[in-house]
Amino acid sequence: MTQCEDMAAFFKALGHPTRMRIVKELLDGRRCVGDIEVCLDLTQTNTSQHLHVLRSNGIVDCLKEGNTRCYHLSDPERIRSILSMVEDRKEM
Amino acid sequence: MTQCEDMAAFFKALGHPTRMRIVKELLDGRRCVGDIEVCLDLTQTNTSQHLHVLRSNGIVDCLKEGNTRCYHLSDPERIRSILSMVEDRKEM
DNA sequence: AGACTATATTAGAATATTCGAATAAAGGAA
DNA sequence: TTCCTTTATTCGAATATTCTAATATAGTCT
Repeated sequence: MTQCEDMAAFFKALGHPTRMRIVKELLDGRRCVGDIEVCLDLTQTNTSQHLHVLRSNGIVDCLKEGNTRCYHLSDPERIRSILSMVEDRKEM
Repeated sequence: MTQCEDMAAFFKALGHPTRMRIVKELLDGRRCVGDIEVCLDLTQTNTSQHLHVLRSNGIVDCLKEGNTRCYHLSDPERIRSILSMVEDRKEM
Protein backbone atom coordinates (compact mmCIF):
# COMPACT_ATOMS: atom_id res chain seq x y z
CA MET A 1 0.00 0.00 0.00
CA THR A 2 1.48 3.31 -1.04
CA GLN A 3 1.45 6.22 1.33
CA CYS A 4 -1.15 7.99 -0.79
CA GLU A 5 -3.41 4.97 -0.69
CA ASP A 6 -3.02 4.70 3.03
CA MET A 7 -3.76 8.37 3.62
CA ALA A 8 -6.70 8.27 1.24
CA ALA A 9 -8.12 5.30 3.14
CA PHE A 10 -7.86 7.25 6.37
CA PHE A 11 -9.67 10.25 4.90
CA LYS A 12 -12.25 8.04 3.31
CA ALA A 13 -13.04 6.49 6.67
CA LEU A 14 -13.77 9.97 8.01
CA GLY A 15 -15.72 10.83 4.87
CA HIS A 16 -19.18 9.82 5.94
CA PRO A 17 -21.55 11.96 8.00
CA THR A 18 -22.44 9.18 10.40
CA ARG A 19 -18.83 8.26 11.04
CA MET A 20 -18.03 11.92 11.51
CA ARG A 21 -20.76 12.11 14.15
CA ILE A 22 -19.43 9.04 15.90
CA VAL A 23 -15.93 10.47 15.96
CA LYS A 24 -17.16 13.75 17.36
CA GLU A 25 -19.12 11.93 20.01
CA LEU A 26 -15.99 10.03 20.99
CA LEU A 27 -14.11 13.29 21.40
CA ASP A 28 -16.11 13.62 24.60
CA GLY A 29 -14.91 10.26 25.86
CA ARG A 30 -15.32 6.52 25.55
CA ARG A 31 -18.71 5.13 24.61
CA CYS A 32 -20.13 1.66 24.31
CA VAL A 33 -21.96 0.70 21.13
CA GLY A 34 -25.41 0.97 22.68
CA ASP A 35 -24.75 4.49 23.89
CA ILE A 36 -23.60 5.63 20.46
CA GLU A 37 -26.63 4.00 18.95
CA VAL A 38 -29.08 5.80 21.22
CA CYS A 39 -27.29 9.06 21.33
CA LEU A 40 -26.98 9.37 17.55
CA ASP A 41 -30.26 7.61 16.79
CA LEU A 42 -28.80 4.85 14.64
CA THR A 43 -29.71 1.21 14.24
CA GLN A 44 -27.55 -1.32 16.03
CA THR A 45 -26.32 -2.87 12.80
CA ASN A 46 -25.42 0.41 11.22
CA THR A 47 -23.57 1.59 14.30
CA SER A 48 -21.56 -1.58 14.37
CA GLN A 49 -20.72 -1.37 10.69
CA HIS A 50 -19.49 2.19 10.87
CA LEU A 51 -17.45 1.41 13.96
CA HIS A 52 -15.87 -1.42 12.02
CA VAL A 53 -14.76 0.99 9.30
CA LEU A 54 -13.30 3.38 11.84
CA ARG A 55 -11.55 0.57 13.64
CA SER A 56 -10.03 -1.01 10.59
CA ASN A 57 -8.56 2.35 9.69
CA GLY A 58 -7.02 2.83 13.09
CA ILE A 59 -9.22 5.73 14.04
CA VAL A 60 -10.90 4.05 16.99
CA ASP A 61 -10.08 1.14 19.18
CA CYS A 62 -12.19 -0.86 21.58
CA LEU A 63 -12.03 -2.72 24.83
CA LYS A 64 -14.32 -5.45 26.05
CA GLU A 65 -15.99 -4.59 29.29
CA GLY A 66 -17.99 -7.58 30.35
CA ASN A 67 -20.84 -7.76 27.98
CA THR A 68 -20.28 -4.47 26.22
CA ARG A 69 -17.58 -3.02 24.02
CA CYS A 70 -16.27 0.34 24.76
CA TYR A 71 -14.95 2.38 21.85
CA HIS A 72 -12.54 5.24 22.06
CA LEU A 73 -10.42 7.31 19.68
CA SER A 74 -7.01 5.77 19.13
CA ASP A 75 -5.32 9.15 19.19
CA PRO A 76 -7.78 11.74 20.50
CA GLU A 77 -5.45 14.72 20.36
CA ARG A 78 -4.44 14.08 16.79
CA ILE A 79 -8.06 13.68 15.72
CA ARG A 80 -8.99 16.80 17.63
CA SER A 81 -6.33 18.79 15.79
CA ILE A 82 -7.27 17.45 12.39
CA LEU A 83 -10.94 18.13 12.97
CA SER A 84 -10.36 21.61 14.24
CA MET A 85 -8.35 22.49 11.15
CA VAL A 86 -11.14 21.24 8.97
CA GLU A 87 -13.86 22.96 10.98
CA ASP A 88 -12.15 26.30 10.84
CA ARG A 89 -11.34 26.28 7.17
CA LYS A 90 -14.16 28.57 6.14
CA GLU A 91 -13.72 31.25 8.75
CA MET A 92 -10.86 32.98 7.04
CA MET B 1 -25.88 21.04 5.43
CA THR B 2 -24.85 20.21 8.96
CA GLN B 3 -21.31 20.73 10.07
CA CYS B 4 -20.74 16.98 10.18
CA GLU B 5 -21.97 16.61 6.63
CA ASP B 6 -19.76 19.41 5.49
CA MET B 7 -16.68 18.02 7.19
CA ALA B 8 -17.42 14.54 5.94
CA ALA B 9 -17.67 15.88 2.40
CA PHE B 10 -14.28 17.50 2.79
CA PHE B 11 -12.70 14.26 4.01
CA LYS B 12 -14.42 12.27 1.33
CA ALA B 13 -12.93 14.51 -1.32
CA LEU B 14 -9.48 13.67 0.02
CA GLY B 15 -10.41 10.02 0.31
CA HIS B 16 -9.26 8.77 -3.05
CA PRO B 17 -5.68 7.79 -3.92
CA THR B 18 -5.63 9.76 -7.15
CA ARG B 19 -6.98 12.91 -5.53
CA MET B 20 -4.46 12.46 -2.73
CA ARG B 21 -1.69 12.32 -5.32
CA ILE B 22 -2.98 15.43 -7.03
CA VAL B 23 -3.10 17.30 -3.74
CA LYS B 24 0.44 16.26 -2.87
CA GLU B 25 1.63 17.34 -6.28
CA LEU B 26 0.02 20.74 -5.74
CA LEU B 27 1.87 21.11 -2.45
CA ASP B 28 4.89 21.78 -4.64
CA GLY B 29 3.13 24.57 -6.48
CA ARG B 30 0.56 25.41 -9.10
CA ARG B 31 0.08 23.04 -12.00
CA CYS B 32 -1.99 23.11 -15.15
CA VAL B 33 -4.19 20.13 -15.96
CA GLY B 34 -1.88 18.78 -18.63
CA ASP B 35 1.08 18.78 -16.26
CA ILE B 36 -0.83 16.88 -13.59
CA GLU B 37 -1.96 14.44 -16.21
CA VAL B 38 1.54 13.68 -17.43
CA CYS B 39 3.23 13.79 -14.11
CA LEU B 40 0.77 11.40 -12.45
CA ASP B 41 0.14 9.33 -15.57
CA LEU B 42 -3.61 9.85 -15.71
CA THR B 43 -6.01 10.26 -18.60
CA GLN B 44 -7.17 13.78 -19.38
CA THR B 45 -10.79 12.97 -18.51
CA ASN B 46 -9.93 11.40 -15.21
CA THR B 47 -7.67 14.27 -14.20
CA SER B 48 -10.38 16.75 -14.97
CA GLN B 49 -12.99 14.75 -13.07
CA HIS B 50 -10.90 14.49 -9.93
CA LEU B 51 -9.98 18.17 -10.08
CA HIS B 52 -13.68 18.91 -10.25
CA VAL B 53 -14.28 17.01 -6.99
CA LEU B 54 -11.43 18.82 -5.28
CA ARG B 55 -12.63 22.15 -6.53
CA SER B 56 -16.24 21.72 -5.55
CA ASN B 57 -15.08 20.92 -2.04
CA GLY B 58 -12.96 24.02 -1.80
CA ILE B 59 -9.67 22.16 -1.69
CA VAL B 60 -8.26 23.57 -4.89
CA ASP B 61 -8.99 26.58 -6.98
CA CYS B 62 -8.02 27.49 -10.51
CA LEU B 63 -7.10 30.38 -12.70
CA LYS B 64 -7.36 30.63 -16.44
CA GLU B 65 -4.06 31.35 -18.08
CA GLY B 66 -4.70 31.79 -21.72
CA ASN B 67 -5.51 28.41 -23.02
CA THR B 68 -4.71 26.44 -19.91
CA ARG B 69 -6.10 26.29 -16.40
CA CYS B 70 -3.77 26.44 -13.55
CA TYR B 71 -4.82 24.68 -10.35
CA HIS B 72 -3.53 25.42 -6.89
CA LEU B 73 -4.44 24.53 -3.32
CA SER B 74 -6.93 26.98 -1.83
CA ASP B 75 -5.17 26.95 1.51
CA PRO B 76 -1.78 25.26 1.11
CA GLU B 77 -0.63 25.67 4.69
CA ARG B 78 -3.78 24.20 6.13
CA ILE B 79 -3.62 21.23 3.78
CA ARG B 80 0.05 20.78 4.56
CA SER B 81 -0.71 20.62 8.28
CA ILE B 82 -3.60 18.24 7.90
CA LEU B 83 -1.60 15.93 5.67
CA SER B 84 1.39 15.93 7.94
CA MET B 85 -0.75 14.94 10.89
CA VAL B 86 -2.17 12.08 8.90
CA GLU B 87 1.20 10.98 7.54
CA ASP B 88 2.79 10.85 10.94
CA ARG B 89 0.05 8.99 12.68
CA LYS B 90 1.75 5.61 12.62
CA GLU B 91 5.17 6.66 13.82
CA MET B 92 4.24 6.90 17.44
C1' DA C 1 -27.94 -25.54 30.99
C1' DG C 2 -31.38 -21.86 29.21
C1' DA C 3 -32.78 -17.12 28.73
C1' DC C 4 -31.30 -12.59 28.05
C1' DT C 5 -28.35 -8.67 26.57
C1' DA C 6 -24.96 -6.57 23.65
C1' DT C 7 -22.55 -6.57 19.56
C1' DA C 8 -20.95 -8.51 15.06
C1' DT C 9 -21.55 -10.59 10.66
C1' DT C 10 -23.89 -11.88 6.45
C1' DA C 11 -26.77 -11.21 2.44
C1' DG C 12 -29.00 -8.61 -0.81
C1' DA C 13 -31.15 -4.49 -2.65
C1' DA C 14 -30.57 0.44 -3.42
C1' DT C 15 -27.54 3.98 -4.32
C1' DA C 16 -23.19 6.28 -5.34
C1' DT C 17 -18.59 6.47 -7.26
C1' DT C 18 -15.27 5.65 -10.69
C1' DC C 19 -13.49 5.11 -15.14
C1' DG C 20 -13.04 5.29 -20.25
C1' DA C 21 -14.99 6.74 -24.65
C1' DA C 22 -17.14 10.22 -27.05
C1' DT C 23 -18.29 14.84 -27.44
C1' DA C 24 -18.45 19.79 -26.29
C1' DA C 25 -16.55 24.23 -25.29
C1' DA C 26 -13.30 27.86 -25.46
C1' DG C 27 -9.04 30.16 -26.39
C1' DG C 28 -4.99 30.83 -29.64
C1' DA C 29 -2.77 30.71 -34.13
C1' DA C 30 -2.69 30.66 -39.04
C1' DT D 1 -12.98 31.72 -40.19
C1' DT D 2 -10.82 27.24 -39.67
C1' DC D 3 -7.68 24.41 -37.30
C1' DC D 4 -5.41 23.10 -33.17
C1' DT D 5 -4.74 22.75 -28.26
C1' DT D 6 -6.47 22.44 -23.72
C1' DT D 7 -9.88 21.37 -20.58
C1' DA D 8 -14.77 20.13 -19.28
C1' DT D 9 -18.97 17.51 -19.63
C1' DT D 10 -21.94 13.64 -20.70
C1' DC D 11 -23.04 8.81 -20.89
C1' DG D 12 -22.94 4.19 -19.58
C1' DA D 13 -20.78 0.15 -17.67
C1' DA D 14 -18.17 -1.65 -13.79
C1' DT D 15 -17.40 -1.42 -9.13
C1' DA D 16 -17.95 0.03 -4.35
C1' DT D 17 -20.62 1.75 -0.51
C1' DT D 18 -24.56 1.98 2.30
C1' DC D 19 -28.56 0.43 4.44
C1' DT D 20 -31.99 -2.94 6.35
C1' DA D 21 -33.37 -7.44 7.80
C1' DA D 22 -31.97 -11.69 9.42
C1' DT D 23 -28.79 -14.39 11.82
C1' DA D 24 -24.67 -15.44 14.57
C1' DT D 25 -21.63 -14.88 18.49
C1' DA D 26 -20.34 -14.07 23.10
C1' DG D 27 -20.90 -12.69 27.73
C1' DT D 28 -24.11 -12.50 31.93
C1' DC D 29 -27.46 -14.10 35.01
C1' DT D 30 -30.60 -17.38 37.13
